Amino acid sequence: MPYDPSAFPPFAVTVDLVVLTVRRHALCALVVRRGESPYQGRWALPGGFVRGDEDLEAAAARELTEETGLLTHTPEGHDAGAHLEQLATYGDPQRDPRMRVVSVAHLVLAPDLPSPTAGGDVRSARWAPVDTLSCPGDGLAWEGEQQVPLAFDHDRILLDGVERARSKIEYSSLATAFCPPEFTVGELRRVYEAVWGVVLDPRNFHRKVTGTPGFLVPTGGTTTRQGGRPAQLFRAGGATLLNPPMLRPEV
Amino acid sequence: MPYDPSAFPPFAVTVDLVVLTVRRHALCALVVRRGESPYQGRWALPGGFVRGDEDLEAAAARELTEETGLLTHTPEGHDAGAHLEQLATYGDPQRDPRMRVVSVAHLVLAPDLPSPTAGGDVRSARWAPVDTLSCPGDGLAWEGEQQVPLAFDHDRILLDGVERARSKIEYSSLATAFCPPEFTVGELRRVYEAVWGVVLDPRNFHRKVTGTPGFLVPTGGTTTRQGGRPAQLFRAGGATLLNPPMLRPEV
DNA sequence: AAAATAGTGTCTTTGAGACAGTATACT
DNA sequence: AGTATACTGTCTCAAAGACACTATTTT
Repeated sequence: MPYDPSAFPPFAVTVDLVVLTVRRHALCALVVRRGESPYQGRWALPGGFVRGDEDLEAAAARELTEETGLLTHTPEGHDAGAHLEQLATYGDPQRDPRMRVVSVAHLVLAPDLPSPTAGGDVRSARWAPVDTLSCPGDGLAWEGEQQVPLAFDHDRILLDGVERARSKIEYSSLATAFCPPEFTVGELRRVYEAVWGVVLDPRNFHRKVTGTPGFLVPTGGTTTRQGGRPAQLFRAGGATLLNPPMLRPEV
Repeated sequence: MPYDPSAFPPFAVTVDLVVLTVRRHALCALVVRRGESPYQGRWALPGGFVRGDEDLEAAAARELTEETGLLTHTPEGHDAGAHLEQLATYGDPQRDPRMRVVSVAHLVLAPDLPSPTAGGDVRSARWAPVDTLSCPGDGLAWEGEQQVPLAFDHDRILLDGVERARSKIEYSSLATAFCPPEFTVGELRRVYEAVWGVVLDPRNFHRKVTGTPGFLVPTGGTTTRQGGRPAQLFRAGGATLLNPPMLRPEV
């Protein structure tokens, strides 16, 4: 039972971020171009080392702000900002050729922002539709006309993050994290359609989502930014768990 | 952007295990008594350091075998053995007073075994009903007549593991991981009742569970080990995701 | 007027939950 | 016989999905 704190192997601990948003009816992830070896010039998930006195979630929030300018709200805080939660930890001994690196991946859900990569170089960071970044199973990313895999094991991390987001909007109100503070039922429906890659019946969706207690709170305002008849504006209600859940259509 | 692998703070990486089983109609967790400082003499979750060339899941499986003699099957392997999956990672800078330790917690679901702590000292490892280990919120464990908290942040990890198990048996066939290779519908129902802490209608449960495609496969045999009319024996079917899910009764 | 989006109502089917009743063992 | 467990059937209610219809805007 070698629980001796002075005789431990040397590890580096990083955080990697799966930052998702919905742009032009497509689920997109933030990727940055690597400037250094290994995987120089390849696209990768944003991330970096955890500092010696820093909590894991704080490190993730710091990296997010550094790379996107986005602020986060923890599960309790209800300020404007992105949703941040821990995703999973990846620690294959060979995942970084330089040394043993354990990466604690985090998932960020953000609304579509005017300046998505504020503070960053346009050519070194971009939103990429997730279905162009990885075809399930082969882990390749489109680069011009040819597919290049993401750096490290980031294709796997991205896939896990996307699947987490897809399943979590079923039974939680997290889909509102993809929306601006005030949004319409139609905008929320387009979030579900983009994340799940399906088409939903607008009428049943409307009835379902407005009938789920605590999900949506009307603000009183209306908007015609989508064209057509003016739509009522809502903001996210207090409920975090949806009961009954939104059901993802089969097959 | 200090992504310099030679200038990283020193971390130790451990795995901690939330090992759950159902014994005498109660959900129980494996706890071991600490022999060393800090928290000497207190109950803690089993775990240990990840080796320099070892994958996280391999480290968790190794610790499990060392402390319980249990073998695991990964999601793919269908051998007899316990279910193992990653739970979450805990990295508060103050969680271990000796040094910076990041712990990757894993969840293990095991059937009730004849020798639950084989290979270990009886006084240094035991199955404890989870509701005696922690009352939600205060993180205390019963020790004789007084409650003593688990070591480190293990009360939080245990709570997260229990909640994961409770929610996961809703929409997956994972409840069968608590059962022996062949089991009856009644035994499976008692697993749900113990994990959720509720009473389920035996008739509706039977209809539901036998009607869910891929959940249960009849083996042809019967048993009377529960008394009463002989019950048909089943083993776990190929389905991992249940559709429709088992619904946990409200409130 | 035509097209687009928003919102309501109605019907059918599925499934959850309550519960009556039968079957087969052990004591 | 009495009791315990296993299993089947029936009824009711809630909700999902399909879809007809109305409302209010822009072009």
